[in-house]
Amino acid sequence: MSQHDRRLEVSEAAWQVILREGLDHASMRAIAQEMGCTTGVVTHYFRNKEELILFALHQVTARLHAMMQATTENISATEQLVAMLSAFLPLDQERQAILKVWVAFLGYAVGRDSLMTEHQESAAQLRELIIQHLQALQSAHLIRTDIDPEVEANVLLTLVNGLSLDSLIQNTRLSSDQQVDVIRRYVEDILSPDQKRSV
Amino acid sequence: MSQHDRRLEVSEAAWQVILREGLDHASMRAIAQEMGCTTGVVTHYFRNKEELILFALHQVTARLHAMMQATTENISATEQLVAMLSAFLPLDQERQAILKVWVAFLGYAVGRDSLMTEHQESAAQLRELIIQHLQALQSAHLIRTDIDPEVEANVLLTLVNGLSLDSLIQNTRLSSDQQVDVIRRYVEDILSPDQKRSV
DNA sequence: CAAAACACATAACAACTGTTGTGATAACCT
DNA sequence: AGGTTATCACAACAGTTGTTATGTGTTTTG
Repeated sequence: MSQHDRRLEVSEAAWQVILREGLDHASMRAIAQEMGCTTGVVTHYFRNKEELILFALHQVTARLHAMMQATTENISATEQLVAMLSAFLPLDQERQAILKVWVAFLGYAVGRDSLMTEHQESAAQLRELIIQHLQALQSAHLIRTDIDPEVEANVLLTLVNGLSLDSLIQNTRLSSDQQVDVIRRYVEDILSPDQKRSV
Repeated sequence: MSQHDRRLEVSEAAWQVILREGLDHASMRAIAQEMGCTTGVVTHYFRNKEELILFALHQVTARLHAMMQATTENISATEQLVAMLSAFLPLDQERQAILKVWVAFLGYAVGRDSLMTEHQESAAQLRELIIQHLQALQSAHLIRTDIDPEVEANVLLTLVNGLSLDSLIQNTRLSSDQQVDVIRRYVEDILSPDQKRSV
């Protein structure tokens, strides 16, 4: 097993502890115990805790990234966009875990400017993916050409952010289908008229 | 000074530490030092740290509550709703502080079911305020009568949640006016046609 | 096959945590 | 005025934290 894979295992263990007991209980010892090892493993693969935290945080971005780019074959432009944006919605257990860990790290970043900057850069990176996809769809005349991809990407991200947060802090949650429907409805608005009729 | 006021002072100090150094650095000693006192004060007014944390969290709800019910005299139904919802947007320094502390607590609640329940109950409480206001406006025929206040309250909350989060994690923030405009535009959609023309 | 690098376990460290108890001073009440 | 309570300061506690050093097998390498 490569060194990078082992770091992933440590990061994964950290995630589990965070999900089960909270970020502040994710100590070196707790993480090691989660792996069935001692702290020697953790300290061997990470210089210090800050590096571990940063790595675990980057895994959030990485998994969102992977989730967004999961092969979406032979579906309409609408559904491509919906699928991309659905990466952020807590539709299954994996995405719920990502969301919770992300929220934990975001709360942890309050009062820590450098960590908050990491969040911002991560968000900007994922946002760029959506913008590029929108531009591609626009070039292919699959969506309306009179919209600003950057503006629409912001609106769409605001939507998924709001929906995700609601799933955490609202008792009366929207079902998975309802969440996707909200996104789909908005996405259909920015489709080109031709494409819209064919869907 | 009453006992409750003194507890508010401790809570306020806790907020300051959280904003400056993060929630996990908000120890008893740090909070006491922020007040210019020793831990004797903190332990005197709070049984333990859990009670202090819970109190400080409830202050978030209380201040949002107060912000929402701030007297909005002689303005249209649209602006009343916009004003209420603007309580959640980080439009000024106070609301930015509330948002940050809230996010810190939300992240802290990950892995702590009881605390997460507190968040949910708090959110439900504030949501009820909006629903009631929507119903009142509906009874007065100031907004469309063919909408479901509960559904619209959810959508509006999703919107403000998304906008608030974006202000934290996006480099390219929307200006205060832009944020309010987003809300206003949606609120105008649910106005009664008569009211809409007069605005 | 020897030497070096790796992958851990273990233990010790100083710093920090929440909590508790004691005591001193001030306010308040009868 | 005298007793009681409220309001803190201070110190000590046991537990936990990240970090570091050391030791010990196990690979890998030359």
